[in-house]
Amino acid sequence: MTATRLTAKGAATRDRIVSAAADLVLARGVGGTSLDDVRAGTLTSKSQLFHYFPGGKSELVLAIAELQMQRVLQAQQPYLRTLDTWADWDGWRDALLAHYAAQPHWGCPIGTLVSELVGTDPAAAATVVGHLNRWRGHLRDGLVRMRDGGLLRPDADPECLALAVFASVQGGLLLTQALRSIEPLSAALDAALTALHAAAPDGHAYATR
Amino acid sequence: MTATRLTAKGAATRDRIVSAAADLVLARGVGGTSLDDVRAGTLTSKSQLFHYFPGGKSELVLAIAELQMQRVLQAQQPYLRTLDTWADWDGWRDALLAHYAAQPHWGCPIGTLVSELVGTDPAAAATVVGHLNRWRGHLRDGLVRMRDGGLLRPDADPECLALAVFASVQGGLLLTQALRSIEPLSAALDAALTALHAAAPDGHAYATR
DNA sequence: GAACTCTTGGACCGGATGGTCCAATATTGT
DNA sequence: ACAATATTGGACCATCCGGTCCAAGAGTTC
Repeated sequence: MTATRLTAKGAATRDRIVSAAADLVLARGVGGTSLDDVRAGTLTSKSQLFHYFPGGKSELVLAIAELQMQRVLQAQQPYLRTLDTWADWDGWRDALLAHYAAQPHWGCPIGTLVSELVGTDPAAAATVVGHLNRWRGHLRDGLVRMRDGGLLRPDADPECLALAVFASVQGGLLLTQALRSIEPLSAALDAALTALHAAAPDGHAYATR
Repeated sequence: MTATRLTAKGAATRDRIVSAAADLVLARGVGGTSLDDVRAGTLTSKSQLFHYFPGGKSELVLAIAELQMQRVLQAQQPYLRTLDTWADWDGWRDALLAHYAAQPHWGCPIGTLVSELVGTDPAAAATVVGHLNRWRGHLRDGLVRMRDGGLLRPDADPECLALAVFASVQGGLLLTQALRSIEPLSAALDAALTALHAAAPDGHAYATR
């Protein structure tokens, strides 16, 4: 990892590299982005890349993953923190949709990353999977609170439901990337929320948007 | 495309290449699989690769996509053909789950392919997206038949529901690849079917598995 | 069996890529 | 001011990779 201490200038350069590299990787994937591309896109030199990321491309990719994770978690606030009312889930849905609609390129920076890394850099992939689990954990925690609060039936399985909702998010984003439209994510989230509502106690009404 | 006519021996060699290359790409991705890997994995020579795939790697990748598409569509039969009863959907779910559980590696050969190609080979990506749309079209057609048969409410939107179900499939497979477990796909499919049932006319009962 | 086509082997090439290294310059701390 | 450390530029390298080419072998057709 980065062993040497960073001055303010150094930290700024590092941030510039990560941010630009994140955009490149989002647009063209890890394999499609060379370190020379990053160098050209940040007006830096080869030595700087390896100065701030001694581990080379792998370490840079991990830094990108961390940045993207931070961004997407941030975009889901304040809803993600609680997610213990139906209104929270609706707000969460809208926030997520708005975030990805505003993104310069389609697709999920984390999902595509992990899908590519699994086959080429298992060690890095494992770290990124950890991030995915952290994200998914927030959804599960919210569902646990919903169940404890009586908004879900006692026999509802938060772990399983969170997995399903998260799959809808990732799948929606994959299709969003493939079809170059936000529609798939929107449809996927609606269906996921519908499925959640189906786990509410009897008598609970839900109008699909 | 392949211009010269193929003898039986030639066709066999071509098939062997595509089949082995499909496994390699599934395991390590397009970027992680070199033509030399394919050559070594099929006991062929460089010239054969370019003899049967004059378009080079792109053309080989397209052939792989076609093969994988054929396989996955086949695995969903006979349910995919109709999908006009709830029993069909249950059967479809089980068939899909069984297919991917039996696969030598986790993940969707088509989904990961398209997510990787979008950034590096847009032309090939477009073709593969066409395959995805064909698959999704079958789901939509089934939902249209369900609606026409009164098993879905008249105001249900088959296009939108198909998108959501398909997103669950792809997202489930992405997580299946990341977490190296079939659970995510199972949970995603269950939730997707639950959401479908929510579009059934009033009075319709559905017991979540 | 001869002419033709399909198939196969493998050497070779040019360019891209990840990574190393060293020297020069700026910054920091005392 | 001066030493130590952080930052920067860029030449250089070994390797990998997609792709080309030619010549020899196998199979088909008449």
